[in-house]
Amino acid sequence: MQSKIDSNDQPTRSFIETARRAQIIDEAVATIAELGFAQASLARIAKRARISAGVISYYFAGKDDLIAEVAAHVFAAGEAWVRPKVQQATTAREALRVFLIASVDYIATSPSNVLAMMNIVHAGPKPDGAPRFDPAVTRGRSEGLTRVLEWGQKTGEFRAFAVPVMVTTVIQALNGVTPALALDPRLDLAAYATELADLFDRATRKDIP
Amino acid sequence: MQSKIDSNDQPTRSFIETARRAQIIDEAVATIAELGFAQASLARIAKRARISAGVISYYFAGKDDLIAEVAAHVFAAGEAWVRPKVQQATTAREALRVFLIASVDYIATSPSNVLAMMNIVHAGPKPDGAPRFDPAVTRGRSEGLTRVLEWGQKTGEFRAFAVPVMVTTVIQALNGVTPALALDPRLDLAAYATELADLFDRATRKDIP
Amino acid sequence: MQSKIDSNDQPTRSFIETARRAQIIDEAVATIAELGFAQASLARIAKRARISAGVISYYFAGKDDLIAEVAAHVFAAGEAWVRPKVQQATTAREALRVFLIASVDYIATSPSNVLAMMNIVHAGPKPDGAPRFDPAVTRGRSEGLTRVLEWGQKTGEFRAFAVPVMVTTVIQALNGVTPALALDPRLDLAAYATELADLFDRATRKDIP
Amino acid sequence: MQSKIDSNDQPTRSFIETARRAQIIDEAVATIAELGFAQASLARIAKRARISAGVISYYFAGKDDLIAEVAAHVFAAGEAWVRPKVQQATTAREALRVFLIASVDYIATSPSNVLAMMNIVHAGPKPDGAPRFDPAVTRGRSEGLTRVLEWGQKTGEFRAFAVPVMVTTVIQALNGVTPALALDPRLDLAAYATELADLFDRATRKDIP
DNA sequence: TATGAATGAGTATTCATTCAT
DNA sequence: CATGAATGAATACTCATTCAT
Repeated sequence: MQSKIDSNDQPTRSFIETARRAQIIDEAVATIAELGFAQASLARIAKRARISAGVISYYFAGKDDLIAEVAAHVFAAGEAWVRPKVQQATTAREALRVFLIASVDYIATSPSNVLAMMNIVHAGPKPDGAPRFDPAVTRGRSEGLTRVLEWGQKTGEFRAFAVPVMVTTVIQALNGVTPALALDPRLDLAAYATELADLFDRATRKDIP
Repeated sequence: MQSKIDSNDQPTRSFIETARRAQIIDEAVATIAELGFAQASLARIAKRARISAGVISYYFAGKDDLIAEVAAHVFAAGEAWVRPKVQQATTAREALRVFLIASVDYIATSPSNVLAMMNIVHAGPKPDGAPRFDPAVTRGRSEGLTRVLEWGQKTGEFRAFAVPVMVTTVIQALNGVTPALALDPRLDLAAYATELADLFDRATRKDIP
Repeated sequence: MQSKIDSNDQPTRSFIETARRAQIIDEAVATIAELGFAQASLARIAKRARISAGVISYYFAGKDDLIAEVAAHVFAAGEAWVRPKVQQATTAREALRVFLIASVDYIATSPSNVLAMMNIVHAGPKPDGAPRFDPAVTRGRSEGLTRVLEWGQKTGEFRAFAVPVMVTTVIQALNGVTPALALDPRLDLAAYATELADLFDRATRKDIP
Repeated sequence: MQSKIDSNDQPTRSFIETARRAQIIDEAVATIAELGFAQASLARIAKRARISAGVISYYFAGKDDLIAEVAAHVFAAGEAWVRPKVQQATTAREALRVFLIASVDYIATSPSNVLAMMNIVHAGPKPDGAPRFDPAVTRGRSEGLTRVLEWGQKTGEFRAFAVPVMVTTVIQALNGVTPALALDPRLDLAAYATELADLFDRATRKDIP
């Protein structure tokens, strides 16, 4: 048989297979972050990984599959970083602040992950119109943020804004950090984070009488 | 003659040449908006325009030139829509609100333009690292917004936030509208606009004592 | 009708037509000499002549026709320069010397003509295998030289070498001047000419007893 | 992997890689010799070799690289044929004669090699003005011949001609053989060679008192 | 006469993918 | 398991030529 894939739905993966896939995903992330999505051909990823390009086709059903897995990986890493911190918050206001600061912190910690993630998202759908990755992997973040905002509205901490608009705006605000950092690598991300936290604190909270 | 281009700097353009260029730019905008930047090959743009692919090479120095012109075109159209409205504002607070509402209004009016614009921006630099379009064409918007924000801080309408962060966040908020609209084409953009206006009004204004 | 050509064999040319053809041939010569044959597209020739490319197709049956005419023109110019000088010689030995010196002199006088000529010759046959120009235009030179050499052998001035080999070698020697000049533009052509004259004088003449 | 090339300077080539490169170079030589340089597109070379055009891009960095290698190959083959024979000569006069006869002999042996070589040389520089191959590969022949001529002048075998002119003329004389052979395939090359040898023997040697 | 618009074939090159080894 | 050879489609671009104006 030529390939591990396309035969079964429950991929009982061997140790070496798991390791290889992880390695390839890491190199793909690095390549996409460094050169951009369009320049990240399988050949280029393989060269960086010092393996043959055939190996990627061996462990992944194709480029689309690899990209989908990369997307899932980087989104999961982001959530794993942010979510537990947010869940410790005791008020919605604090949760929103923690969400913003932890998110910016993640950018500072894993800029390649975030850059690759954004490059994939911005690359748009596949030539045939299908999405590059399961939309569920991005939905987690929106839904978590939605819950926080609705929570604050219910407790009266937040005013009666339209939640979806606020969600989009917050996420977009975070999406703006990476390009800003690329433009000026000496950007003070901690300060940036508190600015964003203040901004959205004011934007969401109920007016003080 | 083989090509209109690369010979002289004073492009004395005939009527038909101007029309053709405009047509090609329009078709390029539509193609990029519809299929995404990566799928917008010259062949595809030409097919949509029902012309031979050579025609594009005839009127533009190359694909890079075409894309740069497309970018300049869509940015200029956006500025032409928004700027005069903003300039009529008599207070910074009003100017910021007008900026947001007019910008969303432009998206509602010319969604293809905006989508193409974003697709080009998100496509990242060219393989050789050079930008796809003169960065000056995007700077206009940022600088106009910067002036509004600094104006409001000087008059005391706005609090002492970090202007660059606010600029980035406002623009990113607007950049978030188009994908949201793509996700749900029945989105009420007018309501979206006032939500954004309220959001950034609260985020910027000085606290009432 | 679209074109002057392909209708009759006796081209009764108007004054303006003659002038246009001459102009285009001159510009073609200059372009080929300057950029090389492969780079001398009709577009490039037309641009240099500040005319539309269509004009060339109007006055010539096609690129092949233009090139053939260019070849005929430059060869004729060379012969017109050299032949009368050679014909005044009273001995074969003198004729050979004059042939060489006049030929080098022609290179010094009209380097573009010679360069274009050589570029066309070296470009090889057309894609379909047909020659780029009527071989008769080059034959003139060989035959003239052949007559000189046979004359000298008959008079006893020259030894009994194989005439065709000597013809080829003399012409090749002259063909070598232009590249040498291109390599070192300060080359002393007069000295070069007398060197060649001496060389072939010794190579041809009958041994002194 | 996409390509063998552009990654490392130490080309540790596998057996099959070496073979393929040699095959492609051979086919390129044949194509250039048969159809001329301008007609020798990668597609045509590939078709003759009965391989996909992509294979050439796989083994060579590009067409320029292939052509440069072809040039290096054919020049090296020529030198390998001629040089050892010349080095056995004990007098300059004999060396010159051997050089000429061996060179013509090489043409008789590998006419395709020589034809391809000349076609490449005559194709002129690349469109951007850069040479098609490392000039060092042709310099060898000139320098070898120069040494022979200077040697003969020092020993008194040769008269005081201008060495560079003689070098150019000798090489051009040899360059004239291939077209002459093309014109008349039944040409007696052995006779041609001795004619040339006699010619340049007389042209170079010191006068007998 | 002359222009310039337009075409369609041809160029080199890159790419994801397959498959024998 | 992994390699590297090979394919064929797709890319942007150039060219000679045609033709309506």
